[in-house]
Parts: sequence; structure tokens; C-alpha cells
Amino acid sequence: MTTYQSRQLDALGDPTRRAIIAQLRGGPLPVGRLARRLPVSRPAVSQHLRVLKQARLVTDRSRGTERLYALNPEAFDSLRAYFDEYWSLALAAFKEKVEALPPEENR
Amino acid sequence: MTTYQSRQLDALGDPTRRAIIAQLRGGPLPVGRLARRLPVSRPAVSQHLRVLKQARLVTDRSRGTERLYALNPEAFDSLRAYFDEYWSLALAAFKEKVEALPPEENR
DNA sequence: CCGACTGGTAAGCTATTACTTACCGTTCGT
DNA sequence: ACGAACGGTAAGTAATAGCTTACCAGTCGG
Repeated sequence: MTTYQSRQLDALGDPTRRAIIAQLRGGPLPVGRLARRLPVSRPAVSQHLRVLKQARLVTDRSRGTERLYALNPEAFDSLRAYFDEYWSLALAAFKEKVEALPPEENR
Repeated sequence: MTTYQSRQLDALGDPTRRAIIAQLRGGPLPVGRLARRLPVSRPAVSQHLRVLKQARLVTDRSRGTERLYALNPEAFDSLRAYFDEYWSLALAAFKEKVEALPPEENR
């Protein structure tokens, strides 16, 4: 029940990080391979990976001298649940009363 | 089938815009009322609303002298579908072969 | 009409952030 | 044990993005 959603959405709000995620869709990759496929330097990739890791969107494990990064299914599941819970409620209400008037004067 | 997902994720990658969305969960609101509930100025809210509108996350209609902003259910639905389609595939694969080896040498 | 309200836009400042190069520690093969 | 490759971190720069104040246009009520 952690409140990682903000951090996750912030992390997803960058094109390069989304590109990293797109690459990781194919399976775990070491940092160097990841950097070679992207138009930025390896340190930049490392920094993005740190953000993604803090948001729990990726996990890492070291294998020999290299470090494998992979998508974290649980985080994406929780994010999807967040969408369902948080927004579907409000949206379902909207679809019924589309012509709803705004709430009365508060503040 | 439009490719608004990037723009939507970029738009959601800002706390103030998420706060705006949170306010709009309760129903449509005019800009001024929205600004009064947030710790930023009205022009700032206007600028955020422009971004949210370009991402199709909100819709607006004018009523008299004021302009009502509301969440756009379709956009949130499509974004949720994006999550399901785009990520669930990769993640389902992961859950089966958790100990999968990384792909062979390509590039 | 005219004054008061609405909200969008312009211009400019500040702060954040994404990027680079340079450096360092770790791990493995020979 | 040494050399090479891996990748994380530090420091500095440049671009971006969010914010503010000031201004302007449209709409409604008197």
C-alpha cells in the first residue's frame, strides 16, 4: 500500500526512461547494451536507471561483472491498479451524468 | 489508436497537474476555482490545463464568462488500455520465465 | 454602454533536470 | 597479480519547464 504512484508517474514522464523501458520489454539487459541502443551516454542511462529503480519500476541483479536490469511486474501491476481504482471511479460517475452541473460554491 | 500516450505520460509527470486532476475528480471546475484550491497562481493553472488539454486528458467548455474543465474519460480509458496492451504482454512473459537468460548477442 | 468579472497569453526569472566528461571501484580472464 | 571490461558516481553545463507579474480580450449585469 505504499504511495509510489507519484514517483512512478514522475519516472514515466521522461522519453528516455520510456525508451529504456521499451528496450527492457524484450527481457533483462545489462547497462552497456542498453546504452548502446539509445542515443545517450552510458552514465545517463545509469542515472535514469536509478530513477526507475527508486520508483520500483525496474529491478537489478548483478551477474558477473555486469548488472542486469529488468522490468518489475509488480510495480506495473500496482500502477495499473492505481488507474483502475483512482480514476475509474470518477470516470464512471462522469459517464452517467455527463451534463452534471459543477458543485455549489465551496470556498 | 492515436499515439497520445507519450504526451499523456509527460503530462502526468508533474505533481501540480496531478493535483489538478485530483480536483477534477469531483466534477468539472472553472479555472478560478481550481486555482484557489491550489498553491499556484491562476496563470500557472491555465498553462497546466493547456498541457492537459493537448494530451486529451481534460476537455473544456465555456459557460458564460467562465470556462469549465473536466476529465476526459476516453483518454484515461485509452491510457489504461495502453498499460494493459503494452506492458502486460512483456510482464506476463516475465512471470513465467523469471530466471530467463538475457537475449543473445545482438549489436 | 460601462465597470467588473472571467480566463488566456506574453515576457522574464528561477530552478530543476537531463546530459556530458572524468574518475574510481569491482569483477573476471589470462 | 595484472589488464581489461563492466558500471556507478562526481562535477559541471545547458536546456527545459514551471512559476510569477503584467497585460489583454471576451462576457455579463447594472
